[in-house]
Amino acid sequence: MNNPITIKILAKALNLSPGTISKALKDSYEISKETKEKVQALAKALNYVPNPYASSLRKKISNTIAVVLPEVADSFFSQAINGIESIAQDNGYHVLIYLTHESLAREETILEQFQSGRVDGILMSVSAETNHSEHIEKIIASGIPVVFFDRICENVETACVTTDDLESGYKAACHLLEQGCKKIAFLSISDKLAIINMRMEGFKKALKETDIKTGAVKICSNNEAECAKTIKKLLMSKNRPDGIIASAEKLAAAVYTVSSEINLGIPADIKVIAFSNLQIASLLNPPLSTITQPAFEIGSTAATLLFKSLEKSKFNLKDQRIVIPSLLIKRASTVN
Amino acid sequence: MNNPITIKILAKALNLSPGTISKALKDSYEISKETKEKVQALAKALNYVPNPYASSLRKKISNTIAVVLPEVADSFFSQAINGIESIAQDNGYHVLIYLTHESLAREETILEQFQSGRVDGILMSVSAETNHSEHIEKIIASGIPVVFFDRICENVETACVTTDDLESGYKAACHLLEQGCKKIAFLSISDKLAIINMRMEGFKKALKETDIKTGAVKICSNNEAECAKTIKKLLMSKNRPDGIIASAEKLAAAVYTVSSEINLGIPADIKVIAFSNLQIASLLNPPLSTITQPAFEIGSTAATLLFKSLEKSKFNLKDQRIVIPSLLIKRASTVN
DNA sequence: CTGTTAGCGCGTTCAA
DNA sequence: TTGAACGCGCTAACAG
Repeated sequence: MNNPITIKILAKALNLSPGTISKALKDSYEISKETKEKVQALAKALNYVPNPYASSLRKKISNTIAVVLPEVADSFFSQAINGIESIAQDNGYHVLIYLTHESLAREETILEQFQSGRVDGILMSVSAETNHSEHIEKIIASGIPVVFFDRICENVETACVTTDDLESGYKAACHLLEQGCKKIAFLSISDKLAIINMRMEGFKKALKETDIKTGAVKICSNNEAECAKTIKKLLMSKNRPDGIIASAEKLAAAVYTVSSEINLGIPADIKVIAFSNLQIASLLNPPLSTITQPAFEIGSTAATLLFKSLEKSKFNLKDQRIVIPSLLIKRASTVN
Repeated sequence: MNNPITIKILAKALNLSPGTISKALKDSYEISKETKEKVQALAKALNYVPNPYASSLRKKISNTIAVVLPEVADSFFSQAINGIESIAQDNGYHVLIYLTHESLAREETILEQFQSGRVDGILMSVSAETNHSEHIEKIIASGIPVVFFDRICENVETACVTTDDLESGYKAACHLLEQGCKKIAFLSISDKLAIINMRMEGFKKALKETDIKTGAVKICSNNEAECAKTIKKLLMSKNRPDGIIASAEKLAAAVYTVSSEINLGIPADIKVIAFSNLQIASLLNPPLSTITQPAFEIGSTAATLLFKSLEKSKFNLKDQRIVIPSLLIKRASTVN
């Protein structure tokens, strides 16, 4: 509403040309120390802030990145955003956030917009529905770098920052086997997400290494009600498992909730381990062992990669596949 | 990198002038139906996306809002972001996110940047350090509307969306009093945050209405270690309370953690209630009663207000003080 | 060292 | 109904 200060105004005030002002503000070598100081002093006094969009238009650089993810109602993504935003602020970049709500259609619509040069780069975690990658490849082809974090899209050749999902699935299963579990159920929110499938592979691998062949994979939908239904059926079946791997945070909560609905808590003879960043997992009853991802680090690492490729065009994202190990945190009932 | 499609390119391809293309794309009445269709068809075919920055520069409107908040590592803010982003996407706006990490200095730096027209409006929740409001008033004076949500700044005259904090502090205290508590401690993360102080007022009010005069306010810092120390001292004192109100989610977690460190859990004779949106509070041991804020609704309501003021300049934000009631969720030990 | 000029892509005049 | 021209604010190339 109020007209902001522009270079032109500064120029008129100092009897200089706009070009000179622009250079002076950028500390260009071709401007005398005197004028530089004069200009910078006035700019500061008048609280001059350059119009970012004018400069973007001219330089074809926006100093802005997009973060595209399913939802933030999850402690993993919350922490990841913290990491991303920190690095972005350090590098002078701005962060646009877009949520797909696990919808492929939204994801496509959002990416299409980026054809216009709104952002210089994209950090993304794909939706559970994402089963093809044309939209992603298209945006990369148009020259905008993409770095995946956590939920990657396997058939796209670009940088990824993940945890060792196969390995952690394996570790989770071993943890239960060590506790004497004979029938382990692996709960999944989607059979399309690479990250979940890797965890499942690890789980299967662990089973294969023992004589125990009674592992089962249960696909719960992403819908809360259906999810509860599947879990309920599982817990109430005669052949119920004695070990459960919840491959996502939501599922862990669901297991606890359903259990307390049907029998006032998780039966002592069922061990549960979850892929979760819940910091209060140790306070649950019984305490929940978790495979925890260093979310902040994943976010900041992904952002760092992206900025490297933005600074140096020779930096090749295709070669980057960073795996950050997840943590197995064993928590056992102290009472029991 | 690849040159994107521009109006000029479309113009050349169709033997029309850029001006005509621009109008045709906007469905202007002064363009014939025929050309409009031709233009729009080609635009779609070539996947034309207008350059947002050029249009911003010209129209002095960015279709972008900023969300400024302390951190997202908290379920309240996570859910609030979901609400904000939903409404923004519906209205065709983009969302920039900035974290202050509870630092006033960062908050000021961030707001200063907005002088430039980067955003059309701001949604914010102030940092715990924020004890003056010049930076906020300045940005409002420059014509950029601000809507506070959750953590407001009292002495700034603009729209606020909050929960009924005084009332909920009162409710929380009553809940404990009903359970027979005689000595209630109110834990606070800051004595500067209006929202926390309101909750405290409610707490004091409830105490005044009874004969019980043994309420105490403990200021924990925002630092995790110090916080734990204060709580530990509190729990181990001879005169320890029999009721605790945790005025923020972090504090609730801290109480549980500290308790389990010093005596394997919260003593049965201490009742705890927390201001928290933790969805797994019911799974804690003992279950945690909570005052829960409808975070998604708060976020979406704040965003809606902001967009209203952006669409209609006559809409006056100053008159808007929306209070969305929080929910007291009583959770009692079923076993005990 | 400083000024001039041109143009980034778009939208809005005003003419034709 | 269409086209030509200007300018949003900034930067870069080139002159002076």
